Amino acid sequence: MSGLTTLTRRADFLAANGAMRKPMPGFVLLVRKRDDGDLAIRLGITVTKKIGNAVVRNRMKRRFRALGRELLPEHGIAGADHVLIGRAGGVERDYQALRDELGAALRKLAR
RNA sequence: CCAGAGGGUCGGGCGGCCGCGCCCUCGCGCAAGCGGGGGCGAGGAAAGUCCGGGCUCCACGGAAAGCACGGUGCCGGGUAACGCCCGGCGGGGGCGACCCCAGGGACAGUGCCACAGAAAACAGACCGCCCUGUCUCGACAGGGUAAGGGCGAAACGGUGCGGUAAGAGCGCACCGCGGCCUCGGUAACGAGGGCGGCACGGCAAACCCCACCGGGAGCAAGACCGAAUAGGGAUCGCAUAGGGGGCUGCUUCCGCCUCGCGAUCCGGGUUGGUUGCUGGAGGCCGGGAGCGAUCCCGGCCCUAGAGGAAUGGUCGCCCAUCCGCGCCCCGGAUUCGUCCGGCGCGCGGUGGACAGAACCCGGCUUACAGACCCUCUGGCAUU
RNA sequence: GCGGGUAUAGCUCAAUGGUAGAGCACUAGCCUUCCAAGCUUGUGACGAGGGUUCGAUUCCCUCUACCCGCU
Repeated sequence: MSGLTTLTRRADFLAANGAMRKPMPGFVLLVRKRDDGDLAIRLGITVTKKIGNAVVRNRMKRRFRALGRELLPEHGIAGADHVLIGRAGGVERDYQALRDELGAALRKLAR
């Protein structure tokens, strides 16, 4: 993933859970500034079994990755971890609406 | 044309823009890397994990024994194997095409058959029927009988005729049942003949018996490389060698290996890379054997290999589908105004089912919008 | 991914193939000035679908949901 690295470790997700949080209709966005001097933007995705079966979960993760590739390099916060948590209804939601919501959430948390 | 049965195939297509994984390759560069080009990239069930295998490790001392445990169960064939498939047989259902069946053994033994009923498996007799006797003349006693009633899921062969005091396989015919013989078939089994006068209720998806099969674990198996740790401490209980533990279902003795054992608590380290990893009981086409499952021969092809997990995101057009409106035609009803059903055309809208590989195969089961093809059955109409 | 297990009343658990039971909870009544406790009633369940059987919560098969173990 160009310019983006993926979050895999459980500890990173737990740390992000204690940082800034912005719920939106299709997802919940968590942002944690690492403050370790590294300016890389990292992305993590969480979609639980409550959301649906494997097809639904994989589809949601793909759309979140597409969102991240499109918006984070420009509007993301440098040196921070971004975690997207899927919510019920996020799969049926219009992609354009998801993109607007992610942009709005990033602007709010950047301040 | 209507209704139905069996089998098979597919399971959206094309194109923009932006992207992902693996492999090959080109250019620049000492290298790390950067940029470009090309190829391939989910399913019929990838699912459930219900069976069978390949593969890997462990075990493979007397003992691949014995005992358990689990599974399968008409016959023949297919297969690497199977609980799968094919072809038969028997039973049941359907007018039929066709569908369904865990379908060995109940004189090896044990057990169960509630309620009802007189009686539930070995004989017996509640209401009855018949004969004899007694008397207070419609009851009692003795005997015979099991046809009828009643109960039940099931009642000791069934129906009819004869027979009898009433009855009874008591006798006869047919059916059922059990031996025997002959014939057909590899067999399950079937057909025919003759005998027996009925003896043998049901449940083994109850225990069980018989036959056959099964060593255990599973790619988080296993192999290699690298890093780190150096087999720690405390408390309590038991034991201190004629003892304890282990040797992969269990048992007994012998044998072998090993040594203090067990519980609780504290502290520390590792959670990396490569491989296994996709060429296989493989796919497609053609020919042959066979009723078929399947097998044989020849040619061509290589067709996902990810690793918190790629194969996508978002638009446009088209084709199925469904809905609404309008037009034409056909059939039916009509209170002649119209209404209902169907085919076709046009416009507008809707817009893809079940579902995502995780070592790999063969099956089974379950989920699934819709489309297409082949064969067959019954009915109606016409020639 | 692989391997096991469970499902019975609102909750925790029982029950040889023959009417599904106990405790807590809930409802109503009695008792009490009232509440609690106590006593007497009542409501309420075999996860779903097939099969074997005269008859299934139980036996067999297939689904569904949940739980546990293995890196």
